[in-house]
Order: sequence, then C-alpha cells, then structure tokens
Amino acid sequence: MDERALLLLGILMAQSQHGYQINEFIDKNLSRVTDMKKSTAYATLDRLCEAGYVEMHQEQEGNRPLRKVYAITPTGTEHFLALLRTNLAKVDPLNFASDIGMMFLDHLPCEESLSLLEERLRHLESEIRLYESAPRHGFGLGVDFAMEHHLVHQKADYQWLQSVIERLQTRKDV
Amino acid sequence: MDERALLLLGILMAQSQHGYQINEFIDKNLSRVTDMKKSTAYATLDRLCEAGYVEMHQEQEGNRPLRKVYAITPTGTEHFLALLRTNLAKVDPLNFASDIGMMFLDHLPCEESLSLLEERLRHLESEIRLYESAPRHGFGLGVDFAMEHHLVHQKADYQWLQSVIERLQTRKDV
DNA sequence: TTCAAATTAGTCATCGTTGACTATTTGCCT
DNA sequence: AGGCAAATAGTCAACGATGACTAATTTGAA
Repeated sequence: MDERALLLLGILMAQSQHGYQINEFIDKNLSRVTDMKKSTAYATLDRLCEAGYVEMHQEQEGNRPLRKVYAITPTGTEHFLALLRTNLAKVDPLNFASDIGMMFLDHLPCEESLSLLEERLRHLESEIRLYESAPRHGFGLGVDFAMEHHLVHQKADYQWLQSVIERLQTRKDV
Repeated sequence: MDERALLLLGILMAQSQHGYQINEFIDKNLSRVTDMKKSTAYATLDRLCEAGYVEMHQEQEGNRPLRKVYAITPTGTEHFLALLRTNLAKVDPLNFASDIGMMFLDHLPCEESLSLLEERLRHLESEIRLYESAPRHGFGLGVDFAMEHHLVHQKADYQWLQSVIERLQTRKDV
C-alpha cells in the first residue's frame, strides 16, 4: 500500500498532473512494474490529499469535463523521500500462490500433475520471450532495472520448475 | 484469493477440523508458504460454507468455549480439485514493491541509494541463511518444494541486487 | 491459593482494492 | 449530416483482508 503512495508521489515529483494523465502513464509505461488499477490510484490520491501530501484543484479546458489536477506539497516531498528510503532498504516479501498448489500435488494422479506443470512451464516460457522482446524504451534507468529484475526471477522460476518436473518424472518411473 | 480457498479446502481434505486448529496449523507449519491471517481464514471459511463447499457444526468439549468444526463436502472436494488444477497450471503474477523505489533512485544522492541498497542486501542475506538453516521437517513433499522455491528466488534476487549495486558504484566513480 | 500469563476460540469495524458504471467529447467513415 | 467507436475523466457499491478486541479456561510459580 505504501508503494502505491510512493509511486503516485514519485510521478507527481516530475510534474503536477491530472488523474487521467497519471493513470494513462501508469497504464502505458508501468504496467509491468505495478498492478495498481485506476480506481485505486484515485482513492490513493484522495488519501494523500487528506494527509496534506498532495493538493488538488479543479480545472477545465475548453468544454471537456472537469479535471482534478494534483500537485505534491513540500510535506509530500518529505514523505516521498521517507517512503523511498524505506522502500529501497526493504526486502520484498515473497509469496507464491502456486506453492499452495504444490502442497497438494498428491491429490491428483501423477501424470495429470505433470501435464499441468508442463503447461505452466510453457506459459512461463512465452512470458519470458515476451519480456525479452519488449522494447527497451528506457523511461529512465529505473524501469529498465525493474524489467531486468522481473526477468531474473522469471528465469529462476523456469529453471526451478523444470527441475521439479524432472524429479517428479523419475519418481513416477520408479 | 482463490489460493486462500484452495489452502483451506486442502487442509480439510486431510480431516475435519475446528477453526483454531486450522489456524494453528497454518501458523506453525505454513507461515513460510502463506501470509493468510487468522481473521481471513475465518472469513474465507464462512464464504466456503455459504457456497456449500464446506459444512460447519458447533461442538463443545468439557466447558471450553464453543468450537466451529468444519468439514469439506463432496461439492467442496470437486471445487478443491478444480482450484488445484488451475493453480498448478498458472504462472504466478510477479510484482515487486521494491521496483517502485528503483524507479526513483535518482531522487537521492547516489551514496545514500547505495547504502540503502546495501542494507537491503544484508537483510536478504540473513533471510537466506535463516531459510537455509530451517529444519526440513517435511510436512509432505509440497512444503519442501515451496521452501526450495522460495530459496531459489531469494538467491536470484541476491545476485541481481549485487549486480545492481556494482553497476551503480562504477557509475558513481565515472 | 492466588494471581499473572498463556492458551483457546472467535468477532468486528475499518480500510484498501477493484469491477462496473456514468457521461461527455472528439475523430472518423460513409 | 449521421452515427459509431474511441478517448476523456472520474464515481461508487461491494468485496476481501486484517488489526484490535473480547472472553473464557488452563497452567505454573510464588
């Protein structure tokens, strides 16, 4: 949750923007870094306003609908830096939904488990290829680091899954 | 959310249990596999009851407080298997909170970023050691797979972070 | 025996997240 | 000129997750 705030404050550090603009930016450039949805962004911006970290005013351009323009305040800047420091020094908690399935492997016939895991392996492979072929548009060093990070984990996952499948196969043959 | 249900149904596949027992099991044996909290388990069990996947009845032993005993139904067993199949074939979505910090690295003086990342590296190292020295109690193959999985990712993360730090250091020297 | 701490068992208000929805404007094709 | 799709801008009800809380019972030590 703190990282949502960090992201929004960080975006506003570059320049004041209205909600739609912020969400568009996230959608088009950061969809591989965060899964935050539009409504979450608006809600989080509201909270940041209440906390005094962000200021909002309405604007109207031509006869387009009203826009809410958000700007970071001095207190907000301080808070941003505090969140950033914490974030950089913190190890992210790793939790894999798929581990829960692994625990119950033996409730399925061995061949079925294997074919399901092989399906997963194929999906993972195509995701990796997708990431590798993604344009290095380089919206700053950071996004590239994030991509790299993602890929490293995906590849580690791939190798691990492969070894699991191998071990299950030999166990089946025995 | 589906994995919460999968976990609870899977536990009930072994035997009917009361809420406290379930939560104790998760706490003592699966805290490294899931971060589900007590209240979430109770709430999820309620939902599983409403859906007809689980049946609940109250029991009283001696003059201890009432207990809610949960048992999986035939429909529940089917649902469990369906969730399991989906879970095994699915790639887990990877999202690192720390990537958001990486994007804003340049808002801090380079030395500070570096020392924060180094702190993270140390934390990660000690977490890895903790995992490596954890007892292989082996509550089934599954938990061991999950541990292994975790470790693989932690180590990949460690190496990546190390290389990031190195690159930032050379960049600083230039 | 008595008092504090731990264990047992679960509830609830609150908060964060999101899918689905509303409503207007602009661009484009025919 | 008419009409449909896409872009623009945001709202809201509903749901999932959880920290904090209640309350009784058992255990252990002084």
